[in-house]
Amino acid sequence: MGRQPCCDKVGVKKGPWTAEEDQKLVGFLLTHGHCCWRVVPKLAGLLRCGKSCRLRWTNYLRPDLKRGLLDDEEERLVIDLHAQLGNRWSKIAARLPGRTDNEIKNHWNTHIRKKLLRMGIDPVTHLPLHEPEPAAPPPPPPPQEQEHHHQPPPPPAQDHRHQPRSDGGLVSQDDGAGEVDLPVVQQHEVTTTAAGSNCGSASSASGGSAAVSVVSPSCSSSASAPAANGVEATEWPEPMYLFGMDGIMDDAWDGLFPNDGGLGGGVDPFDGCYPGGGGFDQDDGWM
DNA sequence: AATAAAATCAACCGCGGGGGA
DNA sequence: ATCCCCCGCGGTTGATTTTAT
Repeated sequence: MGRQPCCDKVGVKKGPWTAEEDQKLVGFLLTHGHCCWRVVPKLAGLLRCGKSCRLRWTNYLRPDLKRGLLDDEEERLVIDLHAQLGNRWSKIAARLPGRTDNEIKNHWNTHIRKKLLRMGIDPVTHLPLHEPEPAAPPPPPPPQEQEHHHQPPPPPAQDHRHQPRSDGGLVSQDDGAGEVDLPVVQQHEVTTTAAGSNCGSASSASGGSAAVSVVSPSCSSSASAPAANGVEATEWPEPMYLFGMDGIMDDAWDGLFPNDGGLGGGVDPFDGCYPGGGGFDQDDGWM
């Protein structure tokens, strides 16, 4: 079934967003919300496809985003969750308020992965790397599509089409897996999600409850506990400041999320985009 | 100081799922 | 029951920045 392209490729701008575009998008979303991403760019006067707008919003413009590197706690939580969920970045992100799946995915690939490898831990299975035989890849035998949930390291299923150059280059175990002082995360701490939930109290699966009730206060700690409302504890992303929109935002927010939603009919413009707004999946909830 | 290589991160692509018609 | 549309997800790419030579 040939899918329609998400947008008519012609006349659609691609590449980095400009401040002006950001401003248009934010301005539009704040005043109108998004009924359907497909029409957002048109209505906002942007030469972008809806998908691109959504991505830009969720990954960068969303007001509740926390920017900057993940701190230790967050990192541990990510590792812990990854051990349980595999590459389900959105699920993982859902448990880290203010973080996006893209951000976590990037951080994983650029930082955490390497750390684990240096520690001699397979970032995929979270099990100790069995030294030799670099050639012999992952044993994780049965291709059975396991539904995450408990079961610890479901080899997050190389399920996908092409492994990201399975390590390609990156590591070659090179590193005398020794130096690098990576104090905190001990091997066992990492692998055994169950046991440790490295995050102090945090998370998860003690035993395997499907619902990983993570984000214990201590864990997300510092970082903006999921503020009751989600919003208040966060900082506006730079662009907002740049645009001098914070004022607008304040008002807009009040207008947008009055208890019954100021936008005609209680439509939550940020449904699903933003934690406090009540738009997130219960189970995975931002809560 | 210049150049090359590596690392990082924003953005794109394509697929699958869910829901409505 | 089937088809179609939209959304969201995960993988990948490419531009930019940083670090090493």
